Amino acid sequence: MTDPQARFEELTNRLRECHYRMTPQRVALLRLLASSEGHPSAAQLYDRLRALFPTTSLATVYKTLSLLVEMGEVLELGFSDDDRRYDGNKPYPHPHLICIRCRKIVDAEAGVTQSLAQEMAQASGFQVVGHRLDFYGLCPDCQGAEYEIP
Amino acid sequence: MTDPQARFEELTNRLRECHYRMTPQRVALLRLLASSEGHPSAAQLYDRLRALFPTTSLATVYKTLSLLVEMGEVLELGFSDDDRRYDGNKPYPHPHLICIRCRKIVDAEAGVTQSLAQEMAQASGFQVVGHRLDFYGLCPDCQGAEYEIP
DNA sequence: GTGCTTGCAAACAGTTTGCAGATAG
DNA sequence: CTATCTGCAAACTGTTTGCAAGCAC
Repeated sequence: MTDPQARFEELTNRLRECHYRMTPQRVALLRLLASSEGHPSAAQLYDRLRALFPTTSLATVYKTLSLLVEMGEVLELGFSDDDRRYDGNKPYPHPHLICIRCRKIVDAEAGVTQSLAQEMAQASGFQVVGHRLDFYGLCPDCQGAEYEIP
Repeated sequence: MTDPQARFEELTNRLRECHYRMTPQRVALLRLLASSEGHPSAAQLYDRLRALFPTTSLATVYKTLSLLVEMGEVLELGFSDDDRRYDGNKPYPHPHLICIRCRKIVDAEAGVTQSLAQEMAQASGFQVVGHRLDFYGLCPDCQGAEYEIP
């Protein structure tokens, strides 16, 4: 992961460049996004935000998140079960390993996908602009336990 | 794609094996799933179903679909924007090419992913049981038109 | 006959929206 | 000072659930 402070400043600058206003709520959310290790949901961000900064609403979190997603500074990961997670550190497509038991999401290393995308594009005639690669399974911590989706 | 008739019988047999009842609504849905070229949504299936078979409810469509998904006979593809599509022909993970303009979804050919999954598993300690690989872009038909998400 | 299945409508969850008041620039 | 942003609550959308009646077996 990049340095949280550096990433925070990067995000701040990007917003300023686009002439968006820096409200305290936004500053707090940017700081959170820049320092979030995992892939938090909107509700999780909201909860953490209220701890530091009590007068914030969930609507504002959503509004700011969709702003950042649209700007390409946050990656949104939607799942089948109404679960959306956000990644403010690596806003470009990259593969994930997702634990089907504890819902942990970790980044995986793989540079293969770029060339794969190119290959796909040629074979299909699509002009590929993005991709998504997720692996589902049991993380090391959950392999001992009985298999059961919580 | 497999022969629709053959796939229909396969689905029917699988349900019977598990001692599920064959109602006319289910037969109609199975027939649709077996012959659907694209990756229809629940609502699309419901609409087509009513055309052939007027007394069907959306709830029944959902109930039967989740049954089939759980049995591993239908693949569910969830997207960020509350869009879920179903594939009754190839219920195992396989890559897709998704047009961001017209929402068309086509299957892509790639056997690479199995070995990639294995590689990921080794590197991360995850026990990988499934995956999802999607490429986003403009399909050949939509490349001429101005880029605009409808 | 038994109990799985259906269809309806109401419930549900996460997200989005409209609007009046607050505030960054 | 002005336009953007916030916070609230209501609206919305797709999906799920509870239940009485219906029907497959």
